[in-house]
Amino acid sequence: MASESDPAPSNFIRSMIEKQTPVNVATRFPPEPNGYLHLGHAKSICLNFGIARDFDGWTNLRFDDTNPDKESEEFMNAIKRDVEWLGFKWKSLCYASDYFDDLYSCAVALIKNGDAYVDSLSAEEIREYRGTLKEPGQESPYRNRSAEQSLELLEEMKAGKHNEGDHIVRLKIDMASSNMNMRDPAIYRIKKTHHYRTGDKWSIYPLYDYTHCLSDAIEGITHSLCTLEFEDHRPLYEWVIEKVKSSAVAVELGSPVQTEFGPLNLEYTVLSKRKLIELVQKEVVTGWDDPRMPTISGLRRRGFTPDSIREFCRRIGVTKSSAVIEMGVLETVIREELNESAERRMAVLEPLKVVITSVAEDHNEILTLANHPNKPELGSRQLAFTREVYIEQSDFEEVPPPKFKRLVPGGEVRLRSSYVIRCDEIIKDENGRVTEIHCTHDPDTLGKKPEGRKVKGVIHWVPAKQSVPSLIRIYDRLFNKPDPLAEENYLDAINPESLVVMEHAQLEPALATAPVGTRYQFERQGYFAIDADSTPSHPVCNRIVGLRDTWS
RNA sequence: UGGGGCGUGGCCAAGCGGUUAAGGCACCGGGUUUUGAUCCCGGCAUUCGUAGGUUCGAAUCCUACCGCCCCAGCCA
Repeated sequence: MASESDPAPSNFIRSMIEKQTPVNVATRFPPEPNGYLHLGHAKSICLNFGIARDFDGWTNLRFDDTNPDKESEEFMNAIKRDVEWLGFKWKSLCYASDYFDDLYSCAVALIKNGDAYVDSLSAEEIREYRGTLKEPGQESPYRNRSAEQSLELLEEMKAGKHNEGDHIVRLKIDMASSNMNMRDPAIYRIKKTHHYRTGDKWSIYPLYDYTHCLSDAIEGITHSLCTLEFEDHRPLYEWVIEKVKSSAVAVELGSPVQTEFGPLNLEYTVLSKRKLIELVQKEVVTGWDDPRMPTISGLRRRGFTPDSIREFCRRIGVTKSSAVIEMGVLETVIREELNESAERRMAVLEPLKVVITSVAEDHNEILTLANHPNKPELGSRQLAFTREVYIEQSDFEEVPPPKFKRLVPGGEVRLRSSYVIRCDEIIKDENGRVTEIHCTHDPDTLGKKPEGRKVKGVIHWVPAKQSVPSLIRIYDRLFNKPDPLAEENYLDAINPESLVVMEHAQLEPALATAPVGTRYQFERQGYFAIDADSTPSHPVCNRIVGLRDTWS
């Protein structure tokens, strides 16, 4: 597993900054608190914090909270926790809403300068006047009203004297611009919504294009990194800062430069907040932290580590193209880490009883098992070999397929870290279903190969009477299409088997008291994490990822 | 000819006029193995969207074409 010390791979943003040296680097991670963070945010977080760290700069966490309709304290807290969990420390905790007063002063100055005006067209009319992608728009009849009149209206809007939609503040740029963002963009709208931080103080709220650039400039951000869809907004970003700077307002502004990078896409899932919100609201998943969600909280609950997510971000790179990453990359980073660090245990997901007829009823032979095959320093634990054990139903086949290396009638197999057993007899119920298998063990095979023959397979097992009942959740990809959004309705692509619950799993006794959050490799099956739903007598485990499987 | 961006192996991605075109994931062999895991060793682009051009020399420069993505919220 790559460690923290691995250098971040070169990318176009780092190259750009290297050429600017010596340079101050101040970045920000600016989420809107309207949902939980996902892997796409993790990419941005690693980029922003990583670059600042490597160039001796700093990073602010800023909540872009200008739309009170969708934002909440719950989301804000979840975001803070996730950024911290990922291992990053911000210099200042900032809020766009802390700049509302300054932003208002700037708007007044822009109006006085003739760079903004209050429009009284309806939303629908504004849309019509905007023109189309290929045709220029038309100027609003209110565009040339006096600054005094606009100022008076703005004050009334602020004072709550007008209804939502009655008026709006727009920048006076160019209604014929080929860049739609420059066709007199709106910068303030009337919204009489309670804001989770500013309460009912404001009845007008600034919009993104106006707020973001000024927030960056106020905080002294030098490198404003955002995704590709904002490329067209860059001229506006620069326009606003320049106009406000030349307007003599008493607001200190730096000179941030916006640079765009490609967003993250991951196969078999969706990474759009809008869609994730829908999955939660429609209860397609159990919540933002459902282990199938590509959210940071979902991945955390699933059992992913902060290291693995950072390593994922390091591997996918940063370019100007929209990458579609295969799930295999995510699976590999967590496998690599856990292969090194996770202790091994045995767990039988779907038990089949095996009676070792060659040992006595009360046989209780204590075996010592290594916690890790290649790391003796991780110690060992004990496990009893008893007359009755459970093995995996899938590890026995009466009519085995070709190359089957497990237990078959009359065949031998090794019980992992124990003896070689031979299947002598199959017990079935009235429906012909195998309910029990009778075997004999070869007492001369503990810790050594059997004489004169080779045993093809090794299977995991637990002592029946001492094992711990458990519920194990096997997670798979949330969608069964690589690009769910390409479907008519992406919800039709939900994978009905994204969660399979093994209700009768049996764990080896050492797992009875495993602390919540601990990660193990259940041998031959995959990596699992102890879930918070566990109770002292009944552990609940989530499968993080299966082992690489070149057979099935 | 609205504007803006992107095209290097199945998926990412280095590369910035002279390299045998890095690396990772995936895949395919072979070896080790009491996890069909791990580990090890080997293979995997005569070619960089296409076609021309400049040059002693091009993935890197120029031209044209093709393909894909984004933009007409009082969302961010």
